[in-house]
Amino acid sequence: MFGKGLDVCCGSCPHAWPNFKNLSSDEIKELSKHRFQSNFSAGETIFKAGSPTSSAVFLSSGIAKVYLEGFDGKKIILNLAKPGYLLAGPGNYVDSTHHYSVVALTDVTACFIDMNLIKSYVRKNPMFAEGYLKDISGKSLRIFYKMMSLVQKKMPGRMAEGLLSLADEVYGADEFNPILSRQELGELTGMAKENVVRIMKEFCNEGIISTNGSTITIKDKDKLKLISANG
Amino acid sequence: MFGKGLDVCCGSCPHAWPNFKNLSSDEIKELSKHRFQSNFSAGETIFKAGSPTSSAVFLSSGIAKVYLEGFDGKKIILNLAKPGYLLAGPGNYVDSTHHYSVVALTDVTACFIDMNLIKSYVRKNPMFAEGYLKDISGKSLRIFYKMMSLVQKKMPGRMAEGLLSLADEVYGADEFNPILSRQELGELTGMAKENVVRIMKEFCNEGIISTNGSTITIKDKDKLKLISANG
DNA sequence: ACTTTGCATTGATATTTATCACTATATTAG
DNA sequence: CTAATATAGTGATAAATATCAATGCAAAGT
Repeated sequence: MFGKGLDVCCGSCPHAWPNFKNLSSDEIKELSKHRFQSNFSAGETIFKAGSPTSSAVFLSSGIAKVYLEGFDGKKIILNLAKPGYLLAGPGNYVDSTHHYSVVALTDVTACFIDMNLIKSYVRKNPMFAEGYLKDISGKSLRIFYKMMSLVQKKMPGRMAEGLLSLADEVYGADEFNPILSRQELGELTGMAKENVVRIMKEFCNEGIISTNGSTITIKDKDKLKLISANG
Repeated sequence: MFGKGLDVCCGSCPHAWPNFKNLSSDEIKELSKHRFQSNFSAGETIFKAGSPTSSAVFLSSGIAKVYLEGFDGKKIILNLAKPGYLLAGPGNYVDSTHHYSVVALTDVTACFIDMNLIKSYVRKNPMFAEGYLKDISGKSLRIFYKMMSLVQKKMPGRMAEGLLSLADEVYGADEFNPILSRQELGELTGMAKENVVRIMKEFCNEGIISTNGSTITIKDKDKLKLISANG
């Protein structure tokens, strides 16, 4: 299913961007009219770094990975996006291009909203502008801490932190299927895939986690937190 | 010299934050009235991560280093701030605390402007809000690229990039005194101070740069760019 | 002048991490 | 079912980087 509008109102969408609460009902109606919707299969690209930020994108279902394209094709996964997460990035107010790429990890339904409309609300509606500022500020802060972690922690610390963030922030459970391959877990934690395997095995041997097929279970969260904190 | 106001108007300050151009003359007057000014000697802390973002800070003269406080007291220098650079950070719209620290590298004169005033203009003046969004977006993007560089490039690439950014973005000249110690150059480029020394020596031997006392001269910028680009 | 202190520099060494080569195990396409 | 392809896993090795232990050097204080 894809196409325009589908007579659904963004104001009643349970997965809407929280900042849409700051829009008037007229603005919401206008927004809903200009909404496009499209489906992506797991593995498909939703948008690529370098493409124009013509639309703000939100997932209404599914999970996607948000990553920077580095040198030699190496990637850094910044975040896993769930419904409610604004996919547009800081390039929107700098050079109107995306600076990260987004790829569906599961099957995904995505809403596309004309960026000019968003920008016009920023100009007309100060609370909406403030909400946008809060959104981008929060994401900036996350990047600060991600950078500190990647630069200063050693591999076991980064791996522990990655597993904790998957459990607490993404899946909300201590037993989860990360969907990410070992390669992608490496892109999330800044290490080669072989080292992901080795460190996870070590964590298993020490009884900190266990794995069953593709499912990871955190057995000793306190220890994992300790490893994450000690770098 | 320190204290309130001093009858100087932020509207005519050549070092004012560019976004102040979006304020009305009344707003500028009000801003100027609520301005505090204070001097810092080289090495003095202007504010620390964790402190409340009660004021937006701008330098009217001098240079300061902006850095993250990492683990084990290790630091990451994000930027060198010159006049015109908003020192407030993304914490302002998240938890009202600073997430980076700022220390004067030279003697500095700093202006403190009540953050509630800034926030009130964001709510009242959409163009000012948009300017704020642009500011924080640009800084976010810089962090993206800084992170990629620190995570994916090897030491010579990071060192080359650091020297180029000092020359082009901070000092605007190929011969400059970085003011930063070797330790601090390491915090800027993500390496131990000993490795800063070794790589700079290597660059000297290859005729890419030369050093005279604390002055660094870039001799072969193209080669430096190549090293930076190749990681 | 003489100590003290901090930074710069150097070489040796240890640690961390990536890479390579390969096997095993799935998973998918025909 | 079987070949083909992708991912997971393993061990050995090489490369990158940090750490340690000295030494020199220069500014600042007494």
